[in-house]
Amino acid sequence: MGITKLADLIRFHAPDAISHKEISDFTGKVIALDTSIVVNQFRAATPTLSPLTGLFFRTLTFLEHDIKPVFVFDGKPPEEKTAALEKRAEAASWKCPNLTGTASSQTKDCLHLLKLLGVPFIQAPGDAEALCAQLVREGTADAVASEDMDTLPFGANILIRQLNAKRDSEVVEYSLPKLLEKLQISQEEFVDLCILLGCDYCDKITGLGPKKALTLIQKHRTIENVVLHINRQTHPVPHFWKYKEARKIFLDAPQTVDPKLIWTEPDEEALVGFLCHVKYVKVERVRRRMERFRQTRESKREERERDKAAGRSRQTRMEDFFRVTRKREQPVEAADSSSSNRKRPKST
DNA sequence: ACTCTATCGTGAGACGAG
DNA sequence: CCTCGTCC
DNA sequence: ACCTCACGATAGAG
Repeated sequence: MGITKLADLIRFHAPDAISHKEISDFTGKVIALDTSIVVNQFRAATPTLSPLTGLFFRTLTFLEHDIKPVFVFDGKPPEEKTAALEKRAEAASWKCPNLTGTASSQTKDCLHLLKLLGVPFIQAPGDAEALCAQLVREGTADAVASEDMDTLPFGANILIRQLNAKRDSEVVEYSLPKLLEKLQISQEEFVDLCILLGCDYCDKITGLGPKKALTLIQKHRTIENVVLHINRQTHPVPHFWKYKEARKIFLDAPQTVDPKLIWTEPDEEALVGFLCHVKYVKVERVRRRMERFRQTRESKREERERDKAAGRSRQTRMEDFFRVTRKREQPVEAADSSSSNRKRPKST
């Protein structure tokens, strides 16, 4: 389940590593997405709607913004993660978790849909989050879009959350370099911090939460040294603690197979055939959405040509202008404890 | 009395009509 | 703009 | 036929 309380820690101790943007700020960017998280969120949020439809709509919205998505699929989870998965399965009163990494029919449907949308996808050898981060590290992708914080200890410089198709939705960007700078720790020390906070790959020391863990890492730099300086009575170290294995998982990046990422035009007829005839989505919905997609694309293309003709320097100013006018008032509530005034921004 | 942590329950999307 | 019903 | 995650409230430990 990601890194426990890492989002809170950043918000409190390194707010400058967080910036608030909107979806159009990512025009032209290559963004890696953890597909299983996207799909599962759709499934959880809309039991009545197939995740395929959600994936269809959201992906088209990305493409309309000239965002280049690349979807990453989970492979076989690492050995260390099985404990966490089994625990989760038991909580859900459900028999045997999928530890094999074999693609479910759900996954195959997603692969097929993405192919028809002309969007590239990659099968990760292990955790999708790890490969997403690696794509950013090697420059193949500009950022990872995910809801959980795992990609930061995996080394992705930029993590984007709340990237969805909602109008006016606020996108939250986390900068790993800014975070490390502010906390005054290295990537290796940050990984140790995340292990202390609690990750999927090993146990944690009960009684150490975000405040204490951060202080201890800043003072002693490594888990080994931290262990030497805590009270063993009140904070017992887990038996057979696999923290070294967890550390290795975060720091040893999976090697990618130099993926040649190619985006092509969506195949509308094939999409109708698949979504409507195989999956029983209403033809009207698919057609209407594709119509809108084509129109949005066309107007964007015209806009770009106009910009080219008028010179480039003006274009950024125009975008800035629209951004300012369109942007809702977003008072940077850094140290505001009386945050009960939600819809009442005080007149400056 | 205070600060920090652990645990449990809960809610989460995107569209178009009006 | 907004609210609300529907999507499968 | 399954695979989530973060937030808020609350209770308990130090």
